[in-house]
Amino acid sequence: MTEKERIELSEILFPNIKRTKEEYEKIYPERNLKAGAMVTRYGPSPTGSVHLGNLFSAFCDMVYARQSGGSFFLRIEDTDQKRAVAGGVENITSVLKGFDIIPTEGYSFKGEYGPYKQSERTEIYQTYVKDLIVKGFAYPCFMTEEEIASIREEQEINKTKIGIYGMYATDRDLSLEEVKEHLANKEEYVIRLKSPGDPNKQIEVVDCIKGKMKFPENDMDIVLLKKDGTPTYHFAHVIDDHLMHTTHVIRGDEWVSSLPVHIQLFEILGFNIPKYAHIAPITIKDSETGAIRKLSKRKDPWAGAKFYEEAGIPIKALHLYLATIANTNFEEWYLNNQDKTIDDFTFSFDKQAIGGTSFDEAKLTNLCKTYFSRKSGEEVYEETLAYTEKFDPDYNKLLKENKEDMIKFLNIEKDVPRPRKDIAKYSDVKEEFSYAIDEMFKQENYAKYEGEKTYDVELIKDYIEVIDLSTTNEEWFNKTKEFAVENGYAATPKEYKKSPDNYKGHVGDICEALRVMITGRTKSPDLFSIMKILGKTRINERIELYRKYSNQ
RNA sequence: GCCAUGUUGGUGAAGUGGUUUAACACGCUGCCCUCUCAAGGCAGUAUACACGGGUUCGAACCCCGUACAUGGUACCA
Repeated sequence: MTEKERIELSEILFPNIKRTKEEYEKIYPERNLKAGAMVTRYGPSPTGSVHLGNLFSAFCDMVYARQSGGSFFLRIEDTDQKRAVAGGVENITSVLKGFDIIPTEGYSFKGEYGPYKQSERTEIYQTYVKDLIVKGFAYPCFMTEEEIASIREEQEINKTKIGIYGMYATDRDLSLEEVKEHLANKEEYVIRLKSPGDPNKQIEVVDCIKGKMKFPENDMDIVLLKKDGTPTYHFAHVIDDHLMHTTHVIRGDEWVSSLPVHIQLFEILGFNIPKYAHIAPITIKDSETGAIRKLSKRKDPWAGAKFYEEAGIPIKALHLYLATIANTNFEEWYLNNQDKTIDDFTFSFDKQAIGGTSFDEAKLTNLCKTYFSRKSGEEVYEETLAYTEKFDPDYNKLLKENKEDMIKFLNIEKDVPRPRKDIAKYSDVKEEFSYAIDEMFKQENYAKYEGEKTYDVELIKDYIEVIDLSTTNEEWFNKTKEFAVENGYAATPKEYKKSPDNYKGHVGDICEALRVMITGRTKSPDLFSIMKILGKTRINERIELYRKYSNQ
């Protein structure tokens, strides 16, 4: 076809496209950002379900844009109506907000480079395709599904590359008259790329994360516009990321094999090629088969975004985990910088894992504990309050009624370099501090006590008589030792071990008895701190409770 | 089939030619501290660089091959 014929063809195919690509270039001008600022984007399809992997990807988009003073936008990639789920888009934005991964612009946010929904950009894509037809880089293809299937079969038998390219792309050299005939027959068609690539040549791509990669040049006449006139992912990606001036395309590495196509498209269109950063998927070792596979929502509860909120895993702790898999040096940094938060850390692509990252539940739990241990009692209280508001209203009510006490309990042993790590999620608070609220304690009683010993109520009553709750921990413990000795107990476990026959037990036994009576359990944070908070009246009430429980 | 990428101890991983007799973290074990637990300190644990060639004075690091894994190979993203 001559250029003149191609122009005619473009008008026949796209009579309604009046704008030129130059006009669009003006509508989407260069961003006015400082040097080094990264523009990233998260482009979910509107199925609505959000996977940990999606969250991870969006998290990366956010931190890189934020730390460089750039922009991170949300673009809905809904070019395939079959994938649309009612309410899906709303769910995506609400999950993102819930996880505190907030785009700076994009769909349902502000922004100058919209529309940020691909289904609303059809005209733009068609404008560029029209231009490509004029230039001879695109053509209408009338092949039927059956024809393509039989080519595939043939290719499988010949063990060659599968697809529409070279000699298999029979419609790429149709004359204008032939095209008109097809059109006159009302045949359906797609617009394909007329690939100029030579598969015997190699291209080298430098990925920000994976480094150098070599591929054969693309020679596939991939589909640009589907028969309904909407673009394929490949084409939409190239047009949108050019117009929206994305500097860094951060996406899952299922896209690396499409890289030759995307690079080629950018070149044909005369666009600057953005930098690519392909992140490895989050995998897991299957507990049954031992095989490494992608996280699956069906098998792995933590694969779905909803899980974290319901389980009471703090968003910020999840961020910590995402950061440790994003940059391999983050974990050590965080451990060595007690007073710093994620915002103080500088992420870099070359510290990002190349291979698949495995999900490590134990590590997540540990990170959560570390997170909680660095929070003050007040903070833990407020956050737990917010969590229970939604997921445990009964407990929420109790927390509100016992605010002062709760905070005191949550602050026990906080004033040390490395505080206790006994809470991993909000729902643990209820369990770990079951003794903190009188109402709960009276109800549960000693249900949680698993030992078989029965402790001497009278002994402990006498003990409480002599204890002064206004003293220091040290004085208290000395007094406890004194009391132990007076009553035939050894002052230290060591002494007791030396000659167990000389004693009824040791100080620890007295503490244990008291601990069980006032907390209902054999393990707890610092006993004296608990006693101080409870005060003698409540301690005595609980001892009486125990008396009933143990039939004394 | 074809194309691409990956493979370091129980787990997550550092490390891109020479103080690597291979970090660190999690886990686990023991001891210490100690009223219990947590935390902390100390010690230990695992015979860890997929396999086979090559380049080099020297390779976990570079090259080739094999195996395995993952992804792509759609008018899905």
